[in-house]
Amino acid sequence: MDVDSRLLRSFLAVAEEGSLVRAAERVYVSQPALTKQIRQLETRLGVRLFERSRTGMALTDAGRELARRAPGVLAAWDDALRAARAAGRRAARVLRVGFVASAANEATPAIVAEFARRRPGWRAELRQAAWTNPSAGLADGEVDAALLRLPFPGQDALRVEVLFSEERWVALPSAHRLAERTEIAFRELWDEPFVAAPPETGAWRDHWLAAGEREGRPVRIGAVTEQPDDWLSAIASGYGVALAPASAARFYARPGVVYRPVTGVSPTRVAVAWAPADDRNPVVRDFVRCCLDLARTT
Amino acid sequence: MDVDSRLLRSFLAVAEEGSLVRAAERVYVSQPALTKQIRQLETRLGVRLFERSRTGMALTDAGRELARRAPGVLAAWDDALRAARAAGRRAARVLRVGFVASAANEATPAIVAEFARRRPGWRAELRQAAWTNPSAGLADGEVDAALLRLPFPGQDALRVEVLFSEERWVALPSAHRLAERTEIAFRELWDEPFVAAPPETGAWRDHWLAAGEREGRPVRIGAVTEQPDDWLSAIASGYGVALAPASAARFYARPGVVYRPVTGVSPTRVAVAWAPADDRNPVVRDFVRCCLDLARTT
DNA sequence: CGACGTCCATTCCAGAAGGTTATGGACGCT
DNA sequence: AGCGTCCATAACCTTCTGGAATGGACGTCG
Repeated sequence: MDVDSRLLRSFLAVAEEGSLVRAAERVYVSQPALTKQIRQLETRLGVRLFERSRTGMALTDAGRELARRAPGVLAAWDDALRAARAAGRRAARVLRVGFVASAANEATPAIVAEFARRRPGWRAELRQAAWTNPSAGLADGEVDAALLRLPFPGQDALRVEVLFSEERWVALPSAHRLAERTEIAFRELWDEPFVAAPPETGAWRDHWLAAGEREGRPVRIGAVTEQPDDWLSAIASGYGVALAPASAARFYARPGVVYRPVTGVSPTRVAVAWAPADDRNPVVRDFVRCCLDLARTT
Repeated sequence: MDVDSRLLRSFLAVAEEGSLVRAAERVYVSQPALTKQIRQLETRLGVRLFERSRTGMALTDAGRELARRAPGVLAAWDDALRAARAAGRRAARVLRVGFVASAANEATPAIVAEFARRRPGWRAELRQAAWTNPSAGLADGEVDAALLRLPFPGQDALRVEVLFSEERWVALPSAHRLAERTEIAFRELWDEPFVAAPPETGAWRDHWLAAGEREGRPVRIGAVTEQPDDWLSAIASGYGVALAPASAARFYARPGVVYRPVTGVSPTRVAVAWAPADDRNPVVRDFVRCCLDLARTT
């Protein structure tokens, strides 16, 4: 009996949400698509998995049984795929490193160079991740290590070593009333609309909105963007302002956007992260060591 | 990362056979389809799983890793689906019983009636299985119990209780030279072409060809059939003869086919079988008990 | 009590995916 | 040199799958 793992994931989402509509947006498909998927699963199993009602979808006995076992199956599944991928990279002598835009900035090339020196024959492959994937692919085994900014969702399940701290500045439209100032107090930005990351990035989004440093003032969202380019455009177009690491002034310069130092907001930390399964992996350890060594010297 | 379990099964087939062409016929698809499936799996994983050569497909390190884990994953998968199905049947108070054509014959209705008496509110649902599925669906959890003839492939992984024995007769075209005889020695049939079950039914096929009781004489195959209807037609059309349980004379009577007793060949045994996982399942136990009780009284 | 909101189901359509047959190229075997 | 065995590719067709719009049932709220 062949079943796509997608069906199982959809099933789990519906089981947990108790509703097609909510599950649909959680797994990013339309509600009719989910209706079809669930029905297909039921047809293949020859068993009704949910009781439908206008109040939602309730698991039947059979559904409960499946819901109990499905997570383990999916985990075993992902593990097997992850292991295969890792074996492939080991054979090809490739270390895959994920990073969210603006993570290590100028340090990155140096780290890669140092790694190449320490592990001749190996190659570090860099993969930029979208903001919606704040672990940069570590969580799903897409990469072996990642350079990213703390905090990020899923952080607790990973190993993390902080490399350095960096001040947070603010990116403003150049026509902004504060654009001429050489320094800005964060308090002055409380009521500004902000350009934010998508909501599913959780703590990471809040960090860049400095949600915890507003003394309770609510955040005004002016725009939501998923990538550096959109982010810059949104700011340049005046949809809002945004906090950014100081180095963004160099790496994300663009006409219409100016960066200014901000006081009264904590710095941001850049870290290297890896999966606990790789604690003993000498290549990953070497890479982490490169990061730490270079962070110390800069 | 979503992957259809079919991809994993195909992958395993190729890994075990070491060849696309052979694996293709094992999983009943064309060779190009398999080529595509394997490539798709490799693309999704971002890892090469096989080294291709004109001599076949050899696993890479990554492929070996996946091949090592895949069987467990698939087993967990099937288990979960099986459990869900079973829960559904429990809730609906349905016991699903598989049987291969001609298994229990006249005993079947009595068994079902007796089960209905002993388990009021429950219903036994009968499903006839093709000869190519000699465990009648037990092996893949399609049914909770099965009535079948020993021996059958996969028998060792299941619980089996013999119900009764029955003589094997021979089914002949009515125009056959031996059709007028009242009794036939098996030896006289050694050189006859036989109508056989498909090769993948293994021991079951051999049993009905009495391959072990020919003192080494090879079997001549006159036709291969998958269902009782085809089987009767093949015999009536003179493609060959075939051994059959004595009761087939009553249950599969057809113009052009005659049944005659055969000496010198062992009897066939009918059994009830169930999965070890159901050893403690009271409904399955009751059903087995019904079978045994009725077998004893007849 | 009627308008509205919330569910899930259905319909229709377009695009993607997957299969089959036929064919090609490489290479060993006879 | 011709043939058989493999895997890869091409062309074609069918099926599957997802999205948008819509419908029906039933609460809720003004």
